[in-house]
Amino acid sequence: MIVVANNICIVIVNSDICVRDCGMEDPLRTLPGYALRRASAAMLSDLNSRLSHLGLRHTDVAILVLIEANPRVTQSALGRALDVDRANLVPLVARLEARELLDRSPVDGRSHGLSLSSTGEAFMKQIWPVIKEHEQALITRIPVADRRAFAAALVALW
Amino acid sequence: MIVVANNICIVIVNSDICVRDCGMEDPLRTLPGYALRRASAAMLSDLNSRLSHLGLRHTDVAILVLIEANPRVTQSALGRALDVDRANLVPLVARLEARELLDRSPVDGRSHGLSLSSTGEAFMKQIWPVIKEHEQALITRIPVADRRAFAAALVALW
DNA sequence: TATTGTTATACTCTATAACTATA
DNA sequence: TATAGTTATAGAGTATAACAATA
Repeated sequence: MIVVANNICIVIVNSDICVRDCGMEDPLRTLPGYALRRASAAMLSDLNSRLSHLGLRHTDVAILVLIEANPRVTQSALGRALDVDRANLVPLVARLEARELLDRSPVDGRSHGLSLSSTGEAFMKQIWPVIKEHEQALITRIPVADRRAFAAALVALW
Repeated sequence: MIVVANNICIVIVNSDICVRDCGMEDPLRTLPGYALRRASAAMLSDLNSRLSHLGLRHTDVAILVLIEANPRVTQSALGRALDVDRANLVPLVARLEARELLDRSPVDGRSHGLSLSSTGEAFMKQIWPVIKEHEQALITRIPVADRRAFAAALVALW
């Protein structure tokens, strides 16, 4: 973004360059950290909208994707991969299990391995297209020349 | 990030290239949208840590920065600039006012203009260095060659 | 002793609806 | 009729502490 005058900025929206009046003096627009937050919030909101008709949210999808790729993964391992405390994972997993998308099978005396049920596996066929559409919409907004660097920068921060 | 083998990725951390085992098969690492979320969460957590000794959080700082740049801004205008519903702004502003960082002055019969109190202005001298350190830490993590494109991409998504 | 799953709790943030007063 | 501030509420996400069972 380029700040042209006090309140006027040039922004890129859907590959179009447009001028936007942010309504006030906005020093936050000069801070990459704040831009990161707003970009993330905007994309999260986009993903949640796209998922709403499936009765899911972005957190559910992250869990399901990881379980799909790692059958019989334990809840603790899941939490570590997602950077979600295992205590906070309990209600999320329980809800997916209540919807019969997950199966639990004992790994040892204290852990259960989580896998997709057949319902869950079938459901992933509806979920993946939504994820792909969301990611595609995200990528499409970014100028082609900037995409590689964008991905590299995100990983560096992650 | 480059996925080398099943669980092994090459990541850039503090300008160093290192190999990391993500502990499991992780398709989420191939999704820029998920990387955006994790990068944002990591940076938000960094900023909150840096602010904790001031008894502030990132939301408080965004509000204070905007008010500093726009004395006598109304709460509604603030909400629009921050993309926070004006209803949700009430407790945030009230808390800052209770700490005597803000002054309210009537604009018309229904709106109050928000400004920094003298205490608030003095406090900004402690806050800005923290913001700058956080932003600097963020920028420093990103390879120099990728920084411009990163900023452009964020604005395109915002 | 350390780890897993769990319960409980508290706080932050977001999303809505509705009400009053004012423009 | 639209806007500003407010109240209330519900849900999502995050952060801790603690406990029982198991490794």
